[in-house]
Amino acid sequence: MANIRDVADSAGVSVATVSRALQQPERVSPKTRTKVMTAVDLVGYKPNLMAVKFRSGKTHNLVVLVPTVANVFFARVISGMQETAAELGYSILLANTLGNPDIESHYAKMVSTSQADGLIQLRALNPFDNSMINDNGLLPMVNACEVIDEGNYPTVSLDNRAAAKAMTEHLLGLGHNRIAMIKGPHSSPLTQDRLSGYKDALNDANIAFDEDLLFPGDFTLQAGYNAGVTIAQQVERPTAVFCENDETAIGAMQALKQAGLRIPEDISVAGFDDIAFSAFCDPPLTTIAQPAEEFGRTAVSLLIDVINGKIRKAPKVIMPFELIARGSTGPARIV
Amino acid sequence: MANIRDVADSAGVSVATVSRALQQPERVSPKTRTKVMTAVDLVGYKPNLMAVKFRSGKTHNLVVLVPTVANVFFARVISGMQETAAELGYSILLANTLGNPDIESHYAKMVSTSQADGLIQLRALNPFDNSMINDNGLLPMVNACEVIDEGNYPTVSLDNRAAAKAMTEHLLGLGHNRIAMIKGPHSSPLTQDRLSGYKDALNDANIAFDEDLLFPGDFTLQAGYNAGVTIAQQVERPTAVFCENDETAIGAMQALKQAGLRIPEDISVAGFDDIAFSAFCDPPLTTIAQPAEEFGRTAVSLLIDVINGKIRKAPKVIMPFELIARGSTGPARIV
DNA sequence: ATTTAAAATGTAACGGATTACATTTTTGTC
DNA sequence: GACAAAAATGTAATCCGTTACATTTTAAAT
Repeated sequence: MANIRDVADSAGVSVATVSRALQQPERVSPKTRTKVMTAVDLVGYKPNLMAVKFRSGKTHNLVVLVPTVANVFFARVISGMQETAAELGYSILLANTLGNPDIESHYAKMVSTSQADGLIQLRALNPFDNSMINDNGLLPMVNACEVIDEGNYPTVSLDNRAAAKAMTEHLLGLGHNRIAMIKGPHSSPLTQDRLSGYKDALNDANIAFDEDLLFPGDFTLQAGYNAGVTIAQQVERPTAVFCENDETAIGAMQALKQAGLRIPEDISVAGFDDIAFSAFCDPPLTTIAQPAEEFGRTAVSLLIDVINGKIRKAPKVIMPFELIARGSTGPARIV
Repeated sequence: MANIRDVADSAGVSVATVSRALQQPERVSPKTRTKVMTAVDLVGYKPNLMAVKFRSGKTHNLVVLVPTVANVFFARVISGMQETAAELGYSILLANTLGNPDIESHYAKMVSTSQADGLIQLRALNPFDNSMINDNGLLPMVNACEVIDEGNYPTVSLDNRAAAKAMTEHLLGLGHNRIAMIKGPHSSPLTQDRLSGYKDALNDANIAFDEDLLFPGDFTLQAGYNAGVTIAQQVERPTAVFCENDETAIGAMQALKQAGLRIPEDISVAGFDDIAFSAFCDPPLTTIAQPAEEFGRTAVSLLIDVINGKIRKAPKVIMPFELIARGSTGPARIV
């Protein structure tokens, strides 16, 4: 591969002049500029950007830790990240962690080993161990989507508690008073917040919280299906099911329908996220829409501000949500 | 940030010794090794891997061009790529191209500018322009999933023609002889191959190909829905619809059901890809299962072989498919 | 034509780890 | 204890752009 010295030789100028001709064309005479450009073409010069990044100490890479890219919601977030990153001249190093702390830590180390300038977590779990922390004791990091409050890092999140409360109120408003909830994994901060919102709504409506109406899940179709099977068999069957994400809801609907229940006549189902499939299920799913792409865009933009030292106090950005009422929820059946 | 010289000073040895102590511990005396390790901890040394990559000329980065990460099938492929890449010490730079040639070319240039060692395309479109080609005239590249035959690059693909033929035969076997097809975009090689397979099967069954049974699509739910609306209104309505992917099929099913048609009693629907949602729609979708994760794993492993010069002739790997018959296809209705 | 300021260009150091080659130290043998 | 061989360590070049600083050339003003 031709390097800048080959160009300099070919053009009969110094390497400094070549560099200037390429980076700040106004700093060299038009004649020289032409000579250099010709030489660049002649020798087939392509700058070694690895050298540039090494010398500048800026990699313009951002690591994104995502539990699984196979999650449709995360895919939308990542798409938004890509967009803003590309605009601002950054690349995304995508790390599919599968929730595995070893993989997480492996990728997080890319920051401390100068392979990336910063990090975005889509699911904020335990704080990282010291080996990933840099000198100032603070990693250039942004948490998106699922947040731990205590952190000193900028976050982009939804008011999950308020959203869950809104959805629960929607169901209460339809006359439901036995509302099941299919949860996410216990470790997820999301689950805590959404459960709190659910309880808030029940409380406001003077309905006692019933632990037996909670069903385990893990954000997958299969888990939703399994929970749906269980719910269909309940003696005192709930008249509505609030699921922590749309995949869970779609899986649950499948099980409920197979058990012979009509949605929403016999049982209402609500989801969370508004993934594309939700508008195309049968019946279309009532859900909470999140601005997923905007999450990604904001997270990247915040992170780049952090990297450039433009941020003093870690901002906590709360994104808006919207309740989308579709056909999967309806008036409670009068028993 | 502490560098290797700080460690050397702190340990009272030369930088070469520090490097050896870390890279080839058996080459230094146990005493020195201990001294060095202590110094590493003391000064908080983290090797600058950007420097290593710069010097070695190996970035251990792989660029993956994907039209959209929001496509569930691609998400599975990417997941497989991640896995193998991580195992072999490589990172994935994900590029969401949105089919935009400018974005494609921008990311492809990361290889020629030494920011990545190789490239995987998940949708093989036009050949790249010369600016991306390196000295040997051949970019370290692998095509996965959607292939142009003519290329001199290794490819990992499915025998789409055979798979489409198999699905068409499945429908013919159920007594359908008016089988609609919802296609992908015309530019996609996939579309060509799958259409050919469809025609092959019709031909073998002595059924004339009818241009009017082809409906446009673009692999999205919405396009499937739109086509479904059109199909439901046909005077001589087809008794089966073969969709080029599962998203299209799910969208189409929604439209057909809304038009009052029962699936599969009034009309059968088949998809392609076997995404997770397909097992959970109503009715569950008959489709072609592709080993998506394996696609990704194989593509990465091939690419790394190419990078290491372990491949002389570009291999063309054909992955197996499987027809999964579920509830969305059934015997043709006797009219 | 002379002086001065401005523009253009050149020289060389720099970033951080690796490694060929040189040098020193240790080990082993007679 | 002397010497050779092996092991350990050190010195310095290298990868390739960028840029501070030095030098030369050009332009402008008198």
